[in-house]
Amino acid sequence: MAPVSKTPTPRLGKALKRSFFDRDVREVARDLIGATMLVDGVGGVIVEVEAYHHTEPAAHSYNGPTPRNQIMFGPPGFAYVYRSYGIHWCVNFVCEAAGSAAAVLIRALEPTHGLAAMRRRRHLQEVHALCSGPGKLTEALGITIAHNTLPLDRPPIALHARTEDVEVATGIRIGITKAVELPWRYGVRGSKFLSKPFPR
DNA sequence: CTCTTGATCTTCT
DNA sequence: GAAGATCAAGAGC
Repeated sequence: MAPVSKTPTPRLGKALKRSFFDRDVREVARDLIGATMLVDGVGGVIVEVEAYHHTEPAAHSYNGPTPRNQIMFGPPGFAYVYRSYGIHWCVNFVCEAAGSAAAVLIRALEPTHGLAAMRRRRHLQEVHALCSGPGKLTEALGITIAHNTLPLDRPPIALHARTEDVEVATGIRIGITKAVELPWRYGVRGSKFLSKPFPR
């Protein structure tokens, strides 16, 4: 008898076009939950994101363009990668029309593709911890400053829409000290692959 | 389990 | 000079 997978890998949905990102950053953030993100074929299902917009002070774009955040001020559908705490890389998807300087920070994935590569890069075996944070998932997927400004609908990056409905939880964003009250964190409540749980 | 600390890049004061 | 969209390791409970 053929073995039966306990948690079958979801079928990949339609490839997301750049126009997917050309609308309110909070709508994009919500719709990214359950989508699959791959870099050179390695990645998984997005389970946690946060939205940022230049009109609120937690955003990197709040004080206007700098060399680091310049890509945020351009058209939607491109990657914004920045250095976090001098150590890690974090990846965002630029959203809304040029000038909105809005982006979705990818905070956690459920690993589904290229587990061996992720384990090698992370020097870690436990699947739970491979991509359970914004700095962890970039390391697992091999994302660096070299990926800054890359389009999201061309290799090496691939994004696929979710194929089934998911209930999306919201909450306050993690690790910020300004605009802390905005409920712009989105994710799968109860997922074992989050950077932090969503409180009930 | 929680709390503390070091790692050291980019921006802001 | 200080803070920050973080993480891992170690101490203490």
